[in-house]
Amino acid sequence: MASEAHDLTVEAGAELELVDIGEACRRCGVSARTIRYYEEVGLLPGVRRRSSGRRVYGPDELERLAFIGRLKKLGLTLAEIRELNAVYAIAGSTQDMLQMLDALLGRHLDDLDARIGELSSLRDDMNRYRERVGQRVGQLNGANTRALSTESSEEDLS
Amino acid sequence: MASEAHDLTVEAGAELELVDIGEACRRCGVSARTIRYYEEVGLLPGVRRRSSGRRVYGPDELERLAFIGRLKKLGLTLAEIRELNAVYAIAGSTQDMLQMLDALLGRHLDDLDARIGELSSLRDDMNRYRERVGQRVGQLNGANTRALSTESSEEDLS
DNA sequence: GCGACTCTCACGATGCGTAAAGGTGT
DNA sequence: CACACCTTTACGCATCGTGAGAGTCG
Repeated sequence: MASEAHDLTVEAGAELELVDIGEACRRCGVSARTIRYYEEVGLLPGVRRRSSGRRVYGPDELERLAFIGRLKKLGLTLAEIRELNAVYAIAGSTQDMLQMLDALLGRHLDDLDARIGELSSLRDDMNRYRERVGQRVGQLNGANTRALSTESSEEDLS
Repeated sequence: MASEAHDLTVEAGAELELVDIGEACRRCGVSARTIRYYEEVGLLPGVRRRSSGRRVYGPDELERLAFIGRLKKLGLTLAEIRELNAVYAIAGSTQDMLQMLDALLGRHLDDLDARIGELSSLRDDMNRYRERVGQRVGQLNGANTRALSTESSEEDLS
């Protein structure tokens, strides 16, 4: 249970913890399909296999998966994460990547602020709209039911 | 320029302003492809045509398009918008429908509150993460390049 | 050899973009 | 006739979900 390294097609030189895709899922909080997808699109390169063809993940891959997963949870697209990986790989310089990550996060913060503001105003709009609807329900008169959509179309809800 | 209603295959009874898909785009801020897509998936039903087959949009459709466009910009999925639209479209019933709309808006208000909360906490996560990144950039030391992903993966940000 | 796990296709959903090839309006 | 605008058809992108059918591990 603690050593499956004996079956490895590619020996890494150090028999550190090696898990299969199922364990990787549980540890990194991403689905197996997602993990395979990340590999497929080049976000998780160099995944080793057992002789049977099954994928094997070591600390490096697990760590990278967790990193990707976190950035994704924070709203970064895979394209952006890929960019970071590229800088990370090419420049080899951590500083460049950190500055890039910093800039990326900054942009996302601005986006979030704007979004929160817009959602709040939408909520206010909805509240006002609902108040009018409530009045209408109170009044109750079958006539001119379309007034709802008509009136809402004026300018108020938008 | 003010009356193209003469060519309408379906006369609505009132020759209100009727525009083609291009004008609809400009007025509602959505692409023609998007407008057709909305019709295709049932978000914008009952679009009339000219004898040539070209789509014609009146005030009602334009209004709905703008409404949909706005909600979409705010991050609502088309499925969510469809829910609202269903009620918005019925507009032929009475008290029941108004109460339904009321309930629907209530649910969406809750959704929005939750969404705002999530976005806010997400922003906080980003801020904290960025602060640590900033410190790292300040320190700067070529050694142990992998420190970023390693350390950040510990437990702190997630 | 049972059951859990994994593999590789491969199609589906979402929300459109973007040509391609051709009719319409003026 | 030109030229902008409209039509349908249909494939492409991102991000996986969800089986199908078959092999593998314990």
